Amino acid sequence: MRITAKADYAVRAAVELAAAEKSGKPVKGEHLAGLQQIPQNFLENILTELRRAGIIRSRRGADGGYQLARPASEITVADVLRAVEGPLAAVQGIRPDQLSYSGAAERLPEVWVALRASLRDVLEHVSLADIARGRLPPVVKEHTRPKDAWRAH
Amino acid sequence: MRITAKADYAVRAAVELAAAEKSGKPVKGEHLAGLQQIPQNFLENILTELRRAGIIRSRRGADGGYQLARPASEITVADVLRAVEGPLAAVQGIRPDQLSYSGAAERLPEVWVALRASLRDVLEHVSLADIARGRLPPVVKEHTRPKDAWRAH
DNA sequence: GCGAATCCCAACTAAAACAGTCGAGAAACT
DNA sequence: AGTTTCTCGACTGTTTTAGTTGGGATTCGC
Repeated sequence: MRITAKADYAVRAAVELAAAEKSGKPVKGEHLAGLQQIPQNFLENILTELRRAGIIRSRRGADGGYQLARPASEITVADVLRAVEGPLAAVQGIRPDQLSYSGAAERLPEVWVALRASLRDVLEHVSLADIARGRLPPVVKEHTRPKDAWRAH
Repeated sequence: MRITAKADYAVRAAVELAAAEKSGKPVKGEHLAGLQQIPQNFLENILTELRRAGIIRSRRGADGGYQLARPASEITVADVLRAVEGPLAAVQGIRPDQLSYSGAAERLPEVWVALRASLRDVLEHVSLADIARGRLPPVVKEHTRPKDAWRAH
């Protein structure tokens, strides 16, 4: 259950692009790397994946750079994560809806499916625009409200 | 965001122990491995971790085996997962409450914290007894109800 | 107290995933 | 033409995953 560096970088870069959206100008890879302290070469690999997934666009040459392909309010964190990692939740690389167990664990897949659904519940309701402008949706507020949400677990 | 084989095996084995709870007799490693089709040696490593975490007990010798250390209804899936993997959600191995970003991604940690909270919401409310007896709690039902919860994502 | 059954433990290994780096090349703009 | 910037594939070192192996320590029945 870990979020990889790649996934984290992808979201952070995408959020910076969301913040730059209103300028209408593309942001250079080097600048983006500097803003979020991400190794540039690695970041450009990631940006290529985001482009291939249709999340961002790129332009070469002087005045080139990267920008979002759609409005930031219409791109969710889930979209970005799925672009760079595979499906949101998988058991040994298999999607939870495709596995079947026998014996006492027969109902376990339902738990994994519920787990995935609860991930989606958060990730599909937070857009890049939400993060960039610092207005997180209710689903996040609800889950960060209880005081122990921030303690060690 | 993947569930490892180890985590999956740990839960499946624990659920089998939950199912064997009423018999009062310990279950042998070999039998447990057979029930859930798990490589026996690997499973015994995992069971040792569960024992060290205080989730199961073991006895050696003829008539030995493994059994739950507490009632199955008081052990959650989250307990088992935390015993074999670390914290439920981490960004590059760091707990989400400990990281800080600058720039446009400043509020991103809140999203990761919300994500973790939503995982806990499911995993801490499903006990081994729930799975073994096939009666999943409302939090699972709610998340598996929408028809698209079972489709590809 | 002997022997068989069973768990205990550390060390080892192969393969995959992760986290990058590197260099030549292809567009775009001046 | 020349500079800037993205593009693409290949390469590398480290860590994690998913196991295996083998000897040792307990427990039980006899």
